[in-house]
Amino acid sequence: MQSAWSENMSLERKKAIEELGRGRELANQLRDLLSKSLGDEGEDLVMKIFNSFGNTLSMLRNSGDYDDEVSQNQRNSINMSWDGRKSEDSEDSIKSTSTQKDRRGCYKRRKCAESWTKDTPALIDDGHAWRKYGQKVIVNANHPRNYYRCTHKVDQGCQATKQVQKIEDHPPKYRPTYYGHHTCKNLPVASHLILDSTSNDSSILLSFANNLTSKHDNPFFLSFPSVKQESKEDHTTSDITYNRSLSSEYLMSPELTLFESSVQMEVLSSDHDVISGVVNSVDLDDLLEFCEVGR
DNA sequence: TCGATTTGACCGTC
DNA sequence: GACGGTCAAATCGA
Repeated sequence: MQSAWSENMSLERKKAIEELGRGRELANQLRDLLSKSLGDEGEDLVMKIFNSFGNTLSMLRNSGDYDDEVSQNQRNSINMSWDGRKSEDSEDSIKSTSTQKDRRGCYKRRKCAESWTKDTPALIDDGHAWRKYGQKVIVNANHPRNYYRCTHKVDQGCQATKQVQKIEDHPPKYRPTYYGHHTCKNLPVASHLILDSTSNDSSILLSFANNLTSKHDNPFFLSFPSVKQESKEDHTTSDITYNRSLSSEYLMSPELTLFESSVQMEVLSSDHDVISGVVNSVDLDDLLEFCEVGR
């Protein structure tokens, strides 16, 4: 059942990738035409369209990684490190219940933990609900490291955890490290995910419109959980930049693979061009290559 | 009252 | 023994 489902998803994704690849090629042709008649302005516009296709293709590509067990090398190639960690927390929970009280700190160090990191200029909301469970001063680090686990660890046994280390003050720079996958079934939220509502100027609105299915029916939206604050630290998401690994994790959950070929993605921001932030980090050669594979 | 955060203690790894 | 990751009691806040 699961394999049939993922096979379906794989076909859908291939179709979507084909369509997007075609659209990107057409945009490329359009760019040539417009650059002659409209100059830079026209070229910029088409480049945005071009980048939008690239970004969506990138997300599809990364979402495929979760479906396919052949993703190890691809993950490495997109700046994620996966080390193959078995669930240690579950072991610990068994231990703690069997050996009674005061087994605090009974754990195994994450030497071979499956993890991925991405430096960010601000603490950004990744759409998951995290609960802080610890803070530790780290030697040779100017700031303490914060430890978070998934809010649904208790009720759903979700083993995802993350650590956030502030590595620079000016400009502020954070290094979140993610461990494990979210196995929790997140609650649905509105189709518009607002990142950082604290600042009008910097608020970023992601809007996904699909003309085949309603927003509420789309598994994409159902995959987003309710968003909670991560901590009381400075949460000014004024300059969000995602790279490929980050965007795949933040925007695409493992179960998030169904993209209709006609899906449209709009990124609305008053001051910031998020799309460009994403696409700048995407190697278009990779995308071209990927399109060829998808054919 | 209940859920989230803080913080000291505990324990495994290096 | 130092360090890092986690636990859980105490505390906070909505």
